[in-house]
Amino acid sequence: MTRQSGYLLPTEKEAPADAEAVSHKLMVRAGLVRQLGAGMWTYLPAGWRAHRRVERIVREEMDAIGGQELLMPVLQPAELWRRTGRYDIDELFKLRDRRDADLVLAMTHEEALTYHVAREVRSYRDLPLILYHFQVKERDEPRPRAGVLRTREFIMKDAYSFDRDAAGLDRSYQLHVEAYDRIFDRSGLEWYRVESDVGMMGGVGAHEYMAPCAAGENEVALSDAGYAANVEIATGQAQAVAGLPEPLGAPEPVDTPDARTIEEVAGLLGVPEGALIKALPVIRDDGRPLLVVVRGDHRVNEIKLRNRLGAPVRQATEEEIRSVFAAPPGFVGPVGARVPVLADEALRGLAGLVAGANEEGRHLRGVEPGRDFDVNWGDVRDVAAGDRCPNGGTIRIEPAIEVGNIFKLGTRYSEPLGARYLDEHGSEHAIWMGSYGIGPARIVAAAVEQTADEHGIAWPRALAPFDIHLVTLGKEGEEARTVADRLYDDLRATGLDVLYDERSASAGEKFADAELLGAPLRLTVGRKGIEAGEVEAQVRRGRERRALPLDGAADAAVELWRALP
RNA sequence: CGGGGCGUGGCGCAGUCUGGUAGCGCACUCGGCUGGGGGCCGAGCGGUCGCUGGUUCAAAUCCAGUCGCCCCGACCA
Repeated sequence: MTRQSGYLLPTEKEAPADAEAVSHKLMVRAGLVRQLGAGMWTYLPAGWRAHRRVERIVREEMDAIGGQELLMPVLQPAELWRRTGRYDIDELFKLRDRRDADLVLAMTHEEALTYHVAREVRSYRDLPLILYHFQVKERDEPRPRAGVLRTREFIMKDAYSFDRDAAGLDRSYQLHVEAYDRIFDRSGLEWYRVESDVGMMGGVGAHEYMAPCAAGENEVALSDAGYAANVEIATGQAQAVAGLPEPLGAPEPVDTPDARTIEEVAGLLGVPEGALIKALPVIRDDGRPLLVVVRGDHRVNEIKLRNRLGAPVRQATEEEIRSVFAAPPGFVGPVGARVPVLADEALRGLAGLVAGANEEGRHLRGVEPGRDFDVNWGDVRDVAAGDRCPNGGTIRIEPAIEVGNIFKLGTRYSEPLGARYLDEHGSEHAIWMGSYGIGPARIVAAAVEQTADEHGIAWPRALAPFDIHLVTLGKEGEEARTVADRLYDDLRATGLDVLYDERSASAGEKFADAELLGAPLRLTVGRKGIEAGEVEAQVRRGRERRALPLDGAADAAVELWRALP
């Protein structure tokens, strides 16, 4: 029974003043969610319906690859997290119970499940396994934002695979790739599976599923040649610099008083920014200094840099630049540098460049990497739109929201938690693991972002809180009401989820609310239609209307609904 | 963590500079009209002005502290 007069669906004409993202505004306005605090959101009945529709798709596809659903606690002993070295993560909520025991609120469940598997799995005969659950995650986010897109508490479907070896993990991983592809197809989202950084999850490979939308926090590099990667790790061949200065036989000093930034120096010397060498003084994990240089129009990519070096780095302080790098900030350059130089590949083969002279108010021109300074090479820059992708296509960059991720963990968690098994020869091995997450709330929000128009949400059929929004314009006792009542019963008998708007509101109000909430199909029963022997159907996407015969309206509506995206 | 902004009825806002009985629109309630695109008329309900303290005859307004929320950046296992 979903009669709107008694259903908690508090729609608003105006969005909260502090809402920025489209999904944030619309999900609040449509009465799907309400905020309880920073990064804390309540799902109202209609919003929860959409969430559960995602869950259902995910559950079906996880079960289809042999996943077994279970449930683990959010509240966990700190000890587990100490063992895997993750207790010190800032985002991990920590608390104490009345006996002063250290506890955490889980932000993910590798520790808990690996703990159990370590105890229950002893033999190669017990493997492989895919286990998953839908559970609340708690993360002490530095900055929750954009409604339900980045929250401190959210539900995640997290799955974990356990295999005998790397080959088994590859198989489990591939199963998840296929399941996830189906999940996002069925959800009706536009999505990309992109190569991603493994981060501190450790392990040997990772992909993210990205749904492009304006509110996205990530950037993905895409090309028509099928390339898709998070810009965090994307690689490409740089575009050539137009208007490079003539090469010189040797570097030549040039006065550049007060010109410290790339823009200032390029402007002063009348050369393109790409003719400059941008120098980033950094300090490695072990305290060793390093000068990273990229082309002036490029940006250093800290993740690629970290991966190239095998350890994180931080920017040097001004004081360190003066003392360790022996150069005034703003005029640091690789020629004559006292520290090792790591140069980005895009600088290879270039000549006639401009670099800091390590002297106040002075740069060098005619600089040539390799000739004028020793280098180690590495791909350590952000790709830029227009670069050539590894498949030969042209890269474009789009904002996107991460709706799922899959990681090959290897033995990152099984080793510290002692998850081992005996093989058929009686020798012991660590279990090979993978972990696979999906955020249903993000799928919901991404669908809103991707489908919304100026009237509201236009759900993909698979995620809509209601399949059909039936609107009657008749009051109690009028024919338009009794006919609509009958149609409501007929529609429900087909098994579809129908929201029946029998409120005593004006037609305009009901239509506006229906388009805001965004069910794929709206049916309107009014006096005019009845006189013509018709029910009006409006397809939400495109808002096109057509007449259905009053007789057999339910069947006609279902048929129409089935053809919708 | 750095920068910026905001807390006044359910929502959106004015009032704060220059202290003097708290207002507007929407929503809500009641009555009437209207009845295919957020309609009209009338009458109402609803606010410790985030909180605490201070200054003052008097504080939404000035001062101090504190809590909360948003945006940009950093971060995001």
